[in-house]
Amino acid sequence: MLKENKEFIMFPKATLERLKLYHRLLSEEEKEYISSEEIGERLGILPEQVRKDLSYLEYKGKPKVGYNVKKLLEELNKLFGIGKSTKVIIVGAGNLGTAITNYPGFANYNIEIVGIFDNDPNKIGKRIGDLVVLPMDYLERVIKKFNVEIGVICVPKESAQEVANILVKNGIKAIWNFAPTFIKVPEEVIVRNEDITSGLLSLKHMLEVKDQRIRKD
Amino acid sequence: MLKENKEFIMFPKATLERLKLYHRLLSEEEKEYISSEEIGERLGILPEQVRKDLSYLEYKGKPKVGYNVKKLLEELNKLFGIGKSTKVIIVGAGNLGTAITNYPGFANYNIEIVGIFDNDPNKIGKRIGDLVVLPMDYLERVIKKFNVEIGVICVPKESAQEVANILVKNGIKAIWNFAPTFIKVPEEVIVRNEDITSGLLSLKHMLEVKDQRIRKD
DNA sequence: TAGATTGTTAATCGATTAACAATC
DNA sequence: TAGATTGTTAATCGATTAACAATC
Repeated sequence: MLKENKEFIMFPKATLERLKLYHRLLSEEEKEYISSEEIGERLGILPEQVRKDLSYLEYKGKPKVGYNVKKLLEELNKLFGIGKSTKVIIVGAGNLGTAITNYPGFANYNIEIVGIFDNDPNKIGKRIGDLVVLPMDYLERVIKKFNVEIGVICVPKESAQEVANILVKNGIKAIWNFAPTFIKVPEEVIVRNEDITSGLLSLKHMLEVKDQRIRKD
Repeated sequence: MLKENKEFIMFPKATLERLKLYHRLLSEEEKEYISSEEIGERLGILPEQVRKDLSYLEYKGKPKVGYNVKKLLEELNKLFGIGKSTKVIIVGAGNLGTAITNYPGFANYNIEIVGIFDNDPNKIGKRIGDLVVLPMDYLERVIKKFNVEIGVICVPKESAQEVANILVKNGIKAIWNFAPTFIKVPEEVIVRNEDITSGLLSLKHMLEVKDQRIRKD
C-alpha cells in the first residue's frame, strides 16, 4: 500500500490544507515552543486535530512543552518544497498579473517570477518590479533559459485555453489558472484553478443562510 | 434535526464547493440539457457524485434527458444569493485591490463594488473603473449610504487587523481577506481568507511528490 | 513526583461510491 | 417498448473527534 512507503508519505487532502495554515501561523510565530492547544485556538481547529495532522510529520513535539516552532517550520518548508527554488512565469500583464508579480510574499517560499508576458503592444515594455513585460514570442526562450516549471494564467477567459496550450507545448509542468474557465491539458500537467469569484459566492451564500435564520427567529 | 427543516436546507460542505463548479460550468453551457455524465466528465467528478449533489436541490432532472441547464442554473443562482444585489467595498487600492475592482465577472453575480479606499495620498483620487479612490474617512458614509455588507481587505498584512477593526465597527457582516494573515473578528462576522500563496504552495508540493515518484522509477 | 501535553488507538461521524429501482 | 438516465438507498471509505496511555 502506498501509505506504507516511507519514501513519499501521503497526507489526507484535508490535512495538507491545514498544514498550509500551520505553516503560515508558524512563520509569524516568535515564541520558541507552541502547543497544539494554541495552534488550534488561533486557527479555529481542535487541538486533537492539530496533533493528528502533525503526527504525519517526522518531527515530534515534546510532551509538556509543545512543538519547537523552528524545527516544525523547517519540516513544513521541506514538505512544501520551499528549500528548492521554483521558477514561475506569468502570462497576462493586466491588473491581476501585475498584482501577483509584485506580491511580496513569494520570496519567502523560494518562488521566483522570471518573466511576464502579454500580447498587447501597450503593455509590452512596461516595467513591473524588476521585470519588463515581454511579447509572447519570448516565452519559449525564457522557459528554456530558467527551466521554468510553473505558468500562471492571468488573461481573460477567452484566451485562457490558447495560453494553456502554449504553456504545455513549452514543457510547463504545472499551471495556476486565474481565468474563470476550465482549461483542458494533458493528464500529466497539474492544474490549479483559482477562481476569484468563488470566494464571493461562498460569502454571499453564507450571508443568505444567516439572513434566513434571523428572519425565522 | 436541522437537515429536515425545509426552510434552510444544509448542504455538506464538499457539496457546496462542487455546486460552485457546476454553476460556473452551466453558465458557459449553451445546450438545453446536460447529463450528470457530461458534467462529471468536464469537471473530473464521478457522475454519481454529480447526481447526489444535485439531488439536494429542488429542481429534478429528467431520466433519459438530463438536467435542464437554464432551470438548474436558476436554482443555483438563487442558492448563491445571486438574485439579491450585494454591495461590496474594497480597502486598499494597490494592484490587487485594483484587479478585483476591475474584475469583469462580478456583475454576473449581482455584486456591485461601491467604493474603494486607501490612506495613501498618492492613490486617493485615482480613477479605477467607475470609481475614484477615497480616503478612509469616507468609509463610514459609503457603508451607510449603500448598506454595504461585504468588505474586502487588500492591504499589506501589517494593516489588515486595523482595517478589519474599522470594517467591523461600521457594521460589515462579512470580510474577504486577501492579506496573508489571520485577522480576529467577533464571532458573528464571517471571514474568508483568500491566501494567494496557498495555491502556489500546493503546486510546489505536488511537483515535489511527482518528482520523487519519477526519481524512484 | 505531579501535571501537562503529546501521540495513537478506537469510536463516531460524514462523504463518496456502488447498486439498482424508478421513470421518461 | 427498450434503453438511457435520474434519484435514492446501502456499502464503503476516509476524516474527525474522543479517550487515554506514554512521557517529559
